[in-house]
Amino acid sequence: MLYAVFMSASPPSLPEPQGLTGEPELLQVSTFTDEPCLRADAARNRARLLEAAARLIAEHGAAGVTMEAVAAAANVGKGTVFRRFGDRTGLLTALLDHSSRKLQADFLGGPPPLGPGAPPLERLRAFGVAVLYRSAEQLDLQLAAQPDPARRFAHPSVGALTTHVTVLLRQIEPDADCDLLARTLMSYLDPALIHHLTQQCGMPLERLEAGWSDLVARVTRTEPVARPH
Amino acid sequence: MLYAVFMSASPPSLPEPQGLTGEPELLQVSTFTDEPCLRADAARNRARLLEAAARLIAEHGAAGVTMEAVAAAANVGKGTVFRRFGDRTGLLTALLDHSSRKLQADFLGGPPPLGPGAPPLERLRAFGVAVLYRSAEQLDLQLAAQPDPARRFAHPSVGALTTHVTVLLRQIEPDADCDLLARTLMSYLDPALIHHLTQQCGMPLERLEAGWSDLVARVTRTEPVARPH
DNA sequence: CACCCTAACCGGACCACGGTCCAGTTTCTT
DNA sequence: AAGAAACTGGACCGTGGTCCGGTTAGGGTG
Repeated sequence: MLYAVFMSASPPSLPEPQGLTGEPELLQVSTFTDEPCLRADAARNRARLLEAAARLIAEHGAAGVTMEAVAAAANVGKGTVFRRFGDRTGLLTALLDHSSRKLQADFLGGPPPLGPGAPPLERLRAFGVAVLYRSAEQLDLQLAAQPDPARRFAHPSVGALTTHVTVLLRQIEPDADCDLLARTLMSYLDPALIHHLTQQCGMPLERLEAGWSDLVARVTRTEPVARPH
Repeated sequence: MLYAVFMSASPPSLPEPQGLTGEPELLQVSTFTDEPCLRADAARNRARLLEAAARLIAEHGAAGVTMEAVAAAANVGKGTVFRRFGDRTGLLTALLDHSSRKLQADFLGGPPPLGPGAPPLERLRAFGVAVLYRSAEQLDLQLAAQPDPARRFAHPSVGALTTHVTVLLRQIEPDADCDLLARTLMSYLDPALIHHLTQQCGMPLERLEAGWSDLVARVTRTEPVARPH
């Protein structure tokens, strides 16, 4: 269980300096960068908290991650958890940060078809599949980390993905209202929807995958790719 | 727990009397109907509670609708509120019930283009616009009534609308995976998305409306309707 | 290197709200 | 009239989130 020991959502007065991200430049799109220099004790506590949270998730599922429990498990005061992560959503988001960055790096600078080099349409298809599988893996966490409705779309992580889709769309259908279409496509990848379709409706992931392909084709007004079946 | 048998938000054996809605029969599809006979005192309290809740909303917005406050304002115990409506979501949903029923009646049995009689494609377009404007009117309530992510799509009210879209789609594109496409279309109409686009991104409703039209055209692979501008 | 000063950090008491429970009361039925 | 089912209300609990007096790290200074 490897989690990212850095980054998070930041509550008040967040210094947001150059960033310690050793990644190959992620443009400014890297929505997560946090303060690079925490006081030694703070950094230590932060690491402890993330570790404790991860352990709790492993043991009791995302629902078991209670702020008090995490604080206690990390031998830290409750106030500290909130100071560090802002709120529950922030903590959960921090837990997801690692895979989030990975995905972002992949489609911004990784190998085709996800990364640059492939034609936009193919990249779009690959993108959906990648997000789909990523979400499917961490469904409960992903679900629990979802902020209240009002902030759902404002969340920076969502914003980065949406922007990427918008850019790709713009290359395919320059005359369309790509912002709106991008939102629509992103909605299809909403963890809550994935959860509902797979867990509650019992659809296999393959069907969602095919659905994505089909949706992309329709939205971009391109030919459907030949389906194996 | 395998069925979605009960309605608006009923915890255990929830009677939901004719109440104060004197609507004309909504077929059985009316996902909300509850058993119509509550004990006299219960019915009286229910009405009081709804009234109190509505007043609170008018005064302090949806955020001010606290279960305790509603109970107090209705001169009723807190337990009563929960017994009647199950949970906060249930109460808020009940508040929306009236317009919800109206919408449902309109597209199930009203005049074209919303109701039967018009070609499916036109009905679909009209449907989106109707939902769009309805949501825009009651945005905060609509938002506050949104249940936690896990139940969002399971909610009967959403189910009814989705089914309707599915049926229409099936008449237009019989060979497609209409269930999936319907979900996608419905996502576009999610109150949370509407809120974000209009309030946070400052898009005018007209643009969303045009976006719906365009989206429908693309998804159904039909010609875009001529836009006035 | 020892000291000090301040900003940053810590912890846990405290609050509000959603939700549960159950002893007591009211309504309906026969 | 009397019994059973349904309803009531408020005490109670757990959790997310706030607050603030006390503590500590660590850079500047002599």
